[in-house]
Amino acid sequence: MTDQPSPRSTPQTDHPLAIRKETLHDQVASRVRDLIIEGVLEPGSRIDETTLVRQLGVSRTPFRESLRTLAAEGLIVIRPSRGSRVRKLSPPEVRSMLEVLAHLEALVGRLACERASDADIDALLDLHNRMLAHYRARDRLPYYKLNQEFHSRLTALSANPTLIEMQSNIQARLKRIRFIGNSTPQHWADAVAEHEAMVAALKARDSAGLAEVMERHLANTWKRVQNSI
Amino acid sequence: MTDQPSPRSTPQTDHPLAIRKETLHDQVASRVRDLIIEGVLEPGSRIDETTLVRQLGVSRTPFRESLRTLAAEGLIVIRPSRGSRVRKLSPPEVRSMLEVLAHLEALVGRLACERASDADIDALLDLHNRMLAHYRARDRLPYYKLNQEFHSRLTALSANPTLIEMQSNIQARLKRIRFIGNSTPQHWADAVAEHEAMVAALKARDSAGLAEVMERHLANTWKRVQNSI
DNA sequence: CCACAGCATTTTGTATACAATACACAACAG
DNA sequence: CTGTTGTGTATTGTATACAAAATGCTGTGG
Repeated sequence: MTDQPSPRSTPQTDHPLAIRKETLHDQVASRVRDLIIEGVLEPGSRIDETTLVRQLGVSRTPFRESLRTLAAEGLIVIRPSRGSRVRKLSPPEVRSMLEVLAHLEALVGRLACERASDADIDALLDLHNRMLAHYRARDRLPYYKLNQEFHSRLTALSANPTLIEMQSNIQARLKRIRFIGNSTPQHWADAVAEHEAMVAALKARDSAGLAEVMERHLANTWKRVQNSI
Repeated sequence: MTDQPSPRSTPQTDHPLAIRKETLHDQVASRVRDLIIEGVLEPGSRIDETTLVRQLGVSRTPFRESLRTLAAEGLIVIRPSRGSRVRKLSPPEVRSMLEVLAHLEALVGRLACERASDADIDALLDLHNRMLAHYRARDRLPYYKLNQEFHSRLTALSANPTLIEMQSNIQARLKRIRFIGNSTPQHWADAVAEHEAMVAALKARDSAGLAEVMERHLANTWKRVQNSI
């Protein structure tokens, strides 16, 4: 749950078998990002440079650079000379994000139908079946992990890098909230049923249908989460 | 043309009448952003820290911080230990951005119809009429400036901060390209006609219609620009 | 008891110094 | 003559030192 496909500033390399070098900056950014998502750093709380820097064992320079990155990603807010805070989302802000996200998901659905290969679809179907197995066994964590993958794979099928980037940016901002929800048995069942409809629409290349289901799926996720902000 | 509503990392203040303090970092980020948009720093060209830092008269620390911001915004690319370059967009990338942008504009259209007040609409109508005057007089530059404002005001009517942010982010990335296009008399006439249709749809609160027109307007902009990448 | 001014302390912003890495060119071997 | 390795130089990455600002506290006056 720690590592996720967040937007990185440095694409690093094109060649597949090159050793991956990461600057301290990037490592720190990833680390702090995770701390925010996991809730170790709570929304609205101050980010104390001195202590965080000591805990991470780096100097202030790369740390502060990483703060600028996170600020541009919308995860923290920097007020000049007055420190940084973990961004706290107001209900209207969350609503606005979900509104956009739902709309983007609809586009994902449409494009995926148009562009995915049959092999892609079969692979996703396979993944869905594995999720079903976990659902029947009520294995929450493995289901959750596959769920992440399911959505990121589906998004990838849109074959639109900008769409993927925007989508994952919003996801990252919402991730901490989303993590809370999806709790009751009924909600879980609903989510599974929606996934079912999604793969069916994809299989049938029903682009309008898939777009509609995906938008609805997200809207429902919102409802499931709403009370727990 | 230099100052535009780009995504800023630091909202600075909430209180309306507080003196606006900007850190060196933010100033540098804005400045470099403009240099990129204006084309002084060409796509693909290396960003030489030493000379740029000297020209701007700041030290490397705030300068490098600003680079991380611009990287997160997608305007430059940083390869560890190998310097930064102005991001060069490939035609497929531009295409992917416009695909997303068109879809977002459709959402803008729908939400604007639902949420704009009558006064908002009248104000936009007024703006449109002023644009028409400039068009008839063939005053290119004033038209261009009002055009910017027209679109940003229309976007604002969606009353969705996330949507506004995402939209302006993509706009910023494309701005340099867009600046080139919109050249021939025929194209200009088409654009004006599309604006005409937009205000009409808005006035009639025809949300589906406005969404459709806005999507088409952007698609046409793409066509106008296409040959000049 | 409250309000405010002035100082001390903490925290943030910027500059600079040092270290590590990549790059370019030259010398050498095949 | 070509390819490779080594070395010097330029450039980037990180740490630290210093400056500027904000915050909190204490004491004094109302």
